[in-house]
Amino acid sequence: MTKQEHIVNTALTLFYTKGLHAVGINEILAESNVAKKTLYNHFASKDELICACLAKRDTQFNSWFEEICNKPLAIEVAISLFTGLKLWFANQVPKLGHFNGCFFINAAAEYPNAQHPIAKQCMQHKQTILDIILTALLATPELKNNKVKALEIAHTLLTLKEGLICQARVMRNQSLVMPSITLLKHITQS
Amino acid sequence: MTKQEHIVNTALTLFYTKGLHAVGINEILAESNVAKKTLYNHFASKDELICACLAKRDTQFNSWFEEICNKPLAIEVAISLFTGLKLWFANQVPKLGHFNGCFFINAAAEYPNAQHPIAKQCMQHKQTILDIILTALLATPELKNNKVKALEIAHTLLTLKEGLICQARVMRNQSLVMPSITLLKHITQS
DNA sequence: ATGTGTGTAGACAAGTCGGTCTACTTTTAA
DNA sequence: TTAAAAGTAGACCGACTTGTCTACACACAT
Repeated sequence: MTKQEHIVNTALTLFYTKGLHAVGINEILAESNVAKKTLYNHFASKDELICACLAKRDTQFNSWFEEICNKPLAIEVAISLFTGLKLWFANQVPKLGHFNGCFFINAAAEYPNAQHPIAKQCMQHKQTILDIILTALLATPELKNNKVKALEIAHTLLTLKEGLICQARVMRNQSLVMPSITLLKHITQS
Repeated sequence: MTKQEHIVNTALTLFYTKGLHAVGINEILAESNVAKKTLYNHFASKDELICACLAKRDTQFNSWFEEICNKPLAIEVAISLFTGLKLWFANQVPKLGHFNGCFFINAAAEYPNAQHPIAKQCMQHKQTILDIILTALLATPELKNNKVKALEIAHTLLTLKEGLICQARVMRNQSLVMPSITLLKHITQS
C-alpha cells in the first residue's frame, strides 16, 4: 500500500466517522503517522484530499451495491436491495465500515454550494447509483423492453433507499421499518 | 421582536444555508448587528444557540407539515404530502425559507455522536414528524380502526419523504421523480 | 436622581485551522 | 557509489475559532 493510499484510507475513516469540518489535517497526520510534508506532496489541499476520499468511497460502495443489485428478476433486485441495506445498517458489511449514513449525503450537507467540487462529486455518485439500479432492472426479462417503467421503478427504489439511510442515520436504527415485500411487489409489478 | 428572537432568526438562516460548522459566532454577530456580550447573555455557548435554532425550525416546520397532512382521506394525505414537498423544493413555501434540505438531517450529519444534545434534538424531530403523519392517517375513516396498518403506511410515507428531501438537496432537484399517484394508491389501500 | 437591566463596541485570551518551509534521514535507482 | 526522490519531525505563519472581559451608553422603575 502506497503512502497515498494509506493517507486516503485513514482520512476516509475519520471523515466518514466524524464529518468533514470536524476532522483537521493534524488529526489525519497523527492517526496515519505521516509527516505533513508528505501529505501535501500528494494532495494540494484538504479539499483535494476530501475529493480523493469521496472517489475511494464511490468505488468501494458501488462495487458492493452492484453485487446486491445483480439479481435475475426485478422483485429480487428490490428485495436484495433492502436486505442488503439492513445488513449495512447492522454493521454486517465489513467492506463498508461502521455504518454512519451516506458519506455523500453527509458531505453535501457540509458543502451546500452546488458548484463546489465536493458537492459535484456527491451529485455524480447519486447519478451512478441510479444507473446501477436501472441497469440491473433492464437486465431482467420483465423490464428489458420497458425502459420507461424501469426508470420509474429505479427512481422509487432509490428514493426508498435514501430515505432508509437517512432514517437509520438520524434515528440510529430506532423507528426504522423496511418496505414490506407486498409493497415491493406492487412497485415492481404494477 | 426581542433581541433573543432576532439572534435566533439570523442564526437559523445562516446555519441552514451554510451549515453549522461553517458559520462562526462572529458572522452571526455581524449579520444581526448585535454585540457579542448580548449573544452570550442569552446563550451560554454556540451549541446552545444551535439548539435554540433547531427548536425554532422544529416549530416552524411542524406547523407547515401539520397543515399539509390535514386531509380527510388517507390517499389525500399522501398526495398532499408530496405536492407540498414539491412546492417546498421549488421555494414556493415562504415560511420554510429557501430550500436547503432537511435542517435536522444536515445537522445530524455534522454531529455524528448520537449522545450529543444536537443529535438528540434531530432524533426527536423525526419522531414528531412520524407522529404527525400517523395522527393524520388515524383520523381518516379508512384507517381509524387499523393502527397497525396506519403505522406501516406512515413509515413508508416518511421514508419516501426523507428520500425525496435528500435527493432534492444533493441532486439540486435534477433527476427527482415524485411517487406516482398509482403507487400512493397501492400504498394507502393494500 | 439613582441604581439596575440591557445594550454596544471591541480588545483580548487561548487555542485551532490549513498550509509553508527548513533541516535532516531513508529509500531507491543509475 | 552516488545522486535524486521521498520520507520524517516539527517550527512557524497568518487567519480564524469560541468565549471572556472592560468600558461605556441608554432606558426604565423606584
